Amino acid sequence: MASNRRMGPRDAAVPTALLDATEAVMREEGYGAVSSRRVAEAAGVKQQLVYYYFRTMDDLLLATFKRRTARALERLERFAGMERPLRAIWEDQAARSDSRLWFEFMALANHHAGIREEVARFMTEERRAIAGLIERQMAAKGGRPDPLTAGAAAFLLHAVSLMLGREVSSGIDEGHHDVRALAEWALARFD
Amino acid sequence: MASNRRMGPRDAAVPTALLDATEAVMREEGYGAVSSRRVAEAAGVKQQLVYYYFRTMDDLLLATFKRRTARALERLERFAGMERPLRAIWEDQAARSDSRLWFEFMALANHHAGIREEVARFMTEERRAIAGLIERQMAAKGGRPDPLTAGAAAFLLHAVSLMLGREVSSGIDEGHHDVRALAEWALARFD
DNA sequence: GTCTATACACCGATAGAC
DNA sequence: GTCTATCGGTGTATAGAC
Repeated sequence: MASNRRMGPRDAAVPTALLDATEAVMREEGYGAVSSRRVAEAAGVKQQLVYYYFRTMDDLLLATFKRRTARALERLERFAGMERPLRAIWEDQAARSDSRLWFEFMALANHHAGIREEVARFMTEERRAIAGLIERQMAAKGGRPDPLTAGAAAFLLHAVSLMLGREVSSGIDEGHHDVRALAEWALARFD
Repeated sequence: MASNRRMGPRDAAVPTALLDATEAVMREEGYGAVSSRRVAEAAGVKQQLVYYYFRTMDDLLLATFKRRTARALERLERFAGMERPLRAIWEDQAARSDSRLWFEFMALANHHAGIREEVARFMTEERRAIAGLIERQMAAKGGRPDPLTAGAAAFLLHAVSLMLGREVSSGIDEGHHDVRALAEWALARFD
């Protein structure tokens, strides 16, 4: 079943435009609106080119998601080399309000095996890396309450930043002031 | 533009079956698969009845979501009367692994104004109620770290339980043991 | 309240010319 | 690599009989 399509360099203009267009349509209209015709229109190319560069729509969706996870891991690696990596990560996730797009992919993962596997692979790798950073800072500073381990803190960093972003984009702000103050307090202990 | 449809009692057999079928299709195939044909088939009725009882597909989706939020608030009210309300709420959200369905609605909210408004209304009400419960228990027990206010704790309860459920259903478990232990520790302080 | 019939748009995907 | 043409299927929604 192997395909010999996708012949050009994968960073050529058309496939890149298709990946960008897929993200744009997903963000603005939802994953349900991602069709070959709609994406091609947004990219300014003909519909059939979608099938030339990506064998199926499922492949296009997966390629779009993998590009995002690869970029996220690159950013994480850059942050890890900074002097205040946790603050950098927190502010990065708060600033990039991609939470809407993330929720589309999370919903998509419920029904798309390839995306679900990539979510698991990415999340596990990212969480381990962040827990490692926290562990390192905890060892240097010491004196934290026992039940808040590095693993738990890494989970919280992810859950809270994602949820905050989503609620803000839905017009919810109940408790946000308190939770931001809590995050600030936690981060300050590492600076 | 007012419609005089939806004539029968709104708890009649067919509309209820349609709401149940909508949830089932969403859960198993995603919001993108919710079509009048697919839902009617799952409910065992003709496609056109969807439009008789719910004017449009958007109306059906909104009605399905509102039934869920109404039930969630009823459950919350019952828990509030118990002796250990926070533990009851936590265990309820952990047990009902509806997180997949919730994520479908959250993604849907990005592109459906009615659902977005209902999400904001529901979340604000639920969070205030839970923060009130926490505040009451804090006043009775005292002695918590200052930055963890009732509002922040209510946010965390929601964010953590939802995220945990979602990750479990995606095969992720990195850091879960730690975060469950943390939750147990936090809840034990109120028992 | 439920039925048959039907309108018209859009869907994924392929064939084959250039 | 990009084009034209096209297949069969599914989508929302409505009209009108019973």
